[in-house]
Amino acid sequence: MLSLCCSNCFYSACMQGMTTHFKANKPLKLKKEAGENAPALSDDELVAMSVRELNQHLRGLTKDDMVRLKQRRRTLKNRGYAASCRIKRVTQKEELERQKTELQQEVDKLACENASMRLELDALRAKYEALQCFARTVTRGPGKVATTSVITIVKSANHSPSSAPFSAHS
Amino acid sequence: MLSLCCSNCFYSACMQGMTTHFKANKPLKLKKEAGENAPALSDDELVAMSVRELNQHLRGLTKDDMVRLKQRRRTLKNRGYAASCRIKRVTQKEELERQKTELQQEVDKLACENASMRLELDALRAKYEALQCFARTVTRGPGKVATTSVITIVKSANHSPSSAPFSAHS
DNA sequence: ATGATCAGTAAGCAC
DNA sequence: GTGCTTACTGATCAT
Repeated sequence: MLSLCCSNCFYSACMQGMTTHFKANKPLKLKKEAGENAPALSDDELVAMSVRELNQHLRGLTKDDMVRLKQRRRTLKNRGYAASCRIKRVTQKEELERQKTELQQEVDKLACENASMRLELDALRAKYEALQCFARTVTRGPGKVATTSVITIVKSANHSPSSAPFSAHS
Repeated sequence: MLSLCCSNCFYSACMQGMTTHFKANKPLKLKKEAGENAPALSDDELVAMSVRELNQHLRGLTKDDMVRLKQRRRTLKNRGYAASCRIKRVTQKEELERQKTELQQEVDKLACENASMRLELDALRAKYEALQCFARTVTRGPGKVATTSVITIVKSANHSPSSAPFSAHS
């Protein structure tokens, strides 16, 4: 896995274990005039350099070498851009998968809620109909039905333990 | 956009508009001995060729040229693999987004169902309580409440047009 | 040998 | 000029 040390430095991460490639990290001999003190800029230095700093390092160089150095800088920058582009791609994919999981959980939660509410609704409907039935009986012929038998009817339609269909007068 | 003509041929799609690159599509002179009829295999031909066919084309060639031709074939193959790898990446991302959209729609649908069921449940609870209240009144003192007033009470708790709270005896 | 994937490269686009 | 993205390449791994 790659890990960025800071926003200006994707490169170091990519450069770790860079033993296979050919051009990179070679000091590029012949870059300076003979006898001059050439610190032989490292990739990290070159890529982190501001344009102004770069120009200072460009002073005593051949036109040709100037072009070469600038191109090396561009290449190093590109290497970093490519790395961050890949990281971004992976991050976005992970984000999509995260959101998918989140949505799936919400679906499950809602479906569960839904099912329990449907049960509750059905139970209540049954209770209601039983009560309705009782009410009709009572209003049609008051006193004809004993209280005990009413309770029996209602209880047969009530499967939930909570809240008795309607309390018999105490 | 890329479109594959068949599973064995990703390449033609990638090769369209290949004007920028350097090595590809060059006939590679010096491949055959002087004077021999060299059809100068195109990339498409070379890459689509079976190993047996390839060996036939390898007959009169230098060891060096054999290696070169095989390497060119390998490179062309790799180009195709890279292309299909990119296509796969895009396809998977689109698939993820599709599934996300699908889940979001399901969430919306369930949430909607949920809300309407909650309303229905509340309405039914109100109706039930009203009826319960009436039933208590009736059972406590039969004949004391007129039928007309009962209907009024119940209707005030019923806001849904479907199914009257309970039908007055016809 | 074949296919897939990764990191690096240059081209090309956008700002 | 800077940054991002894409197609291509060789290296590397798995089959």
